[in-house]
Amino acid sequence: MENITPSNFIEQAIIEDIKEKKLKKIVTRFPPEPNGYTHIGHAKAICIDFLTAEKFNGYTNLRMDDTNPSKESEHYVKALMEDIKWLGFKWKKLYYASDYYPFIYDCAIDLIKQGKAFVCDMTADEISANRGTLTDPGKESPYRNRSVEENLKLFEDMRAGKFKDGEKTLRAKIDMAHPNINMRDPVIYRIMHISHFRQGNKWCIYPMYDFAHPLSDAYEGVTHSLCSLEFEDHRPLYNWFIDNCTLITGVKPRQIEFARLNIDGTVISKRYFHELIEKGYVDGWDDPRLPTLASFKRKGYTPTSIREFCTRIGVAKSNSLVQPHILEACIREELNRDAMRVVAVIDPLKINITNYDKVEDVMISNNPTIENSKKHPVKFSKELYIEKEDFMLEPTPKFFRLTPNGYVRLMGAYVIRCDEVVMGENGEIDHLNCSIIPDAKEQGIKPKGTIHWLSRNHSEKIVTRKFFNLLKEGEVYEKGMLDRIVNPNSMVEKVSYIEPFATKQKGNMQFVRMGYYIEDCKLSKPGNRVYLETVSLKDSK
RNA sequence: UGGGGUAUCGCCAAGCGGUAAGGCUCUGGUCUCUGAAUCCAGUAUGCGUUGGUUCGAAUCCAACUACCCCAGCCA
Repeated sequence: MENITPSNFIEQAIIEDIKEKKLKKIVTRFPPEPNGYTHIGHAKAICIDFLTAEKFNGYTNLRMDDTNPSKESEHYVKALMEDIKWLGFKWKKLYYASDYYPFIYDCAIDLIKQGKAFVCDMTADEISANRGTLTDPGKESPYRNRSVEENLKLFEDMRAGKFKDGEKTLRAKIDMAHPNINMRDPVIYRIMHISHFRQGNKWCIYPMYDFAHPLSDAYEGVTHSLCSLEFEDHRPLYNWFIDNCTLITGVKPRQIEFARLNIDGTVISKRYFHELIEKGYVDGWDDPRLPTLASFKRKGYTPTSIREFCTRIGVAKSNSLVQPHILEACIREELNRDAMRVVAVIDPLKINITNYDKVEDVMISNNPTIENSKKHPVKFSKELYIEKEDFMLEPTPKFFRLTPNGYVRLMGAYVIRCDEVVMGENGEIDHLNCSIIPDAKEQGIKPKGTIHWLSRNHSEKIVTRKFFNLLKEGEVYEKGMLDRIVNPNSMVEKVSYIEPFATKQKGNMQFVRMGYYIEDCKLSKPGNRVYLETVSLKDSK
């Protein structure tokens, strides 16, 4: 274990611990509160927790941090577990912080007996008013010097339900003048007459995070408690409990913090997600505009791509804003390598070939990246769809695709020429009449562009939706995605077509490039995935 | 104004006193049945600023500066 090369500061610290404390086993934990779905920020934490333990041949527990019954439910527990499994991680043991309530309660008693905790009668407002400010020290509670016996009795009464919510709290007796506000006699138990989703009405007092977390870590034998940077200020408190609770035996856990994930253009916050969902701005936790794992799953991201992303962004302590194209690069790279190919026309324009009246198979490479990759037959006929954006009535100078009287190569098939643009009644282009140039080579016609196409009578309809990139150029938003989400009309529905050969594969149709996904596809079968390559790579130009 | 952190290419990020890894993006070139992908090449004389120590500093010291977090009976 000593020969492991660290790849980040956490691993470095662990290696030092192994030497100093002579640790035999590394244990980490992933401790979500079951009050929402897993998001990409969790994914980063999950990867750090599991991968770090794995690297040292240790293991990771999953612990539901269910110390606040007012927000939590079994539903989220299930969702969380599913997402972790989906990412491909296996926890050693499943714990609920609420399972430790008796232990945590005993630790509180222990603290009281040592004279290091007291029952306080102040209201939340009073406590807040006496906490002091960032620069000024706080004032000690008038109840701070109650006798051990009185505290014991009062705390017992708290547990017995003799007081109303908020009437009393148990506080750690530390230092009201401490420069770190977390150390100014923090509340460690509060009264809540709320049923807990697992414990029912067994308890009416609940421990605070700051108290429950270090004790849970110690109880489980966690050696390294990895969390995000905003808990740095809590570490002295964490250590205070670890050092002062005499019921703790064995290795003392160490908290190490890392920077949480920020992605440019999106907001990663369960609180916001709840708000957006409640107000109906998004459809639900798997709304494609949300950075939740459920959403990424729906869009066709693979667990490996999410993991790869987490590896690529690294682990450090500096506040960073990761560009979403790193994530996109991960999924694109993977799909480009592994996925089945499909030809799709997302925004169709009809073209008729006037000098052709057959139906024939044209072979299209399954994966052009791989040499000798399988080729699939695609039906070619005189009635085709091409992508609307592959034709320009009045071409710009660098437009290489189809134009009036211009030439273009149809992927895998012929060179054609656009002879006539037929306008519809609404003033828009209805269709194009084109002709095949059978001897293009001989004539020295070398079109600069190649475009994809589908036979109208041999393709099937699918429904796609466009999302993201909905801002008009020049529009500036401070909150990025949050503001984009707020406009429910930003979804644009499109009818598109897909070639059925692809559907002969066991296919769970997924179009993965950020920007499109196939919402509904009657052709889909569970199991595989299909990458609609031809469209995905267009819209960046 | 108190405490805790962070500052290395457009964006992440290695580096731990010996003369700036890598990835994403970008730019050339290559190739091609899409301008994609592939493959090849290129991109910080510089590591927040200013001083100091040293033969030698992104790395050590000092003083500044900027940004982030903290005053829930949330986690």
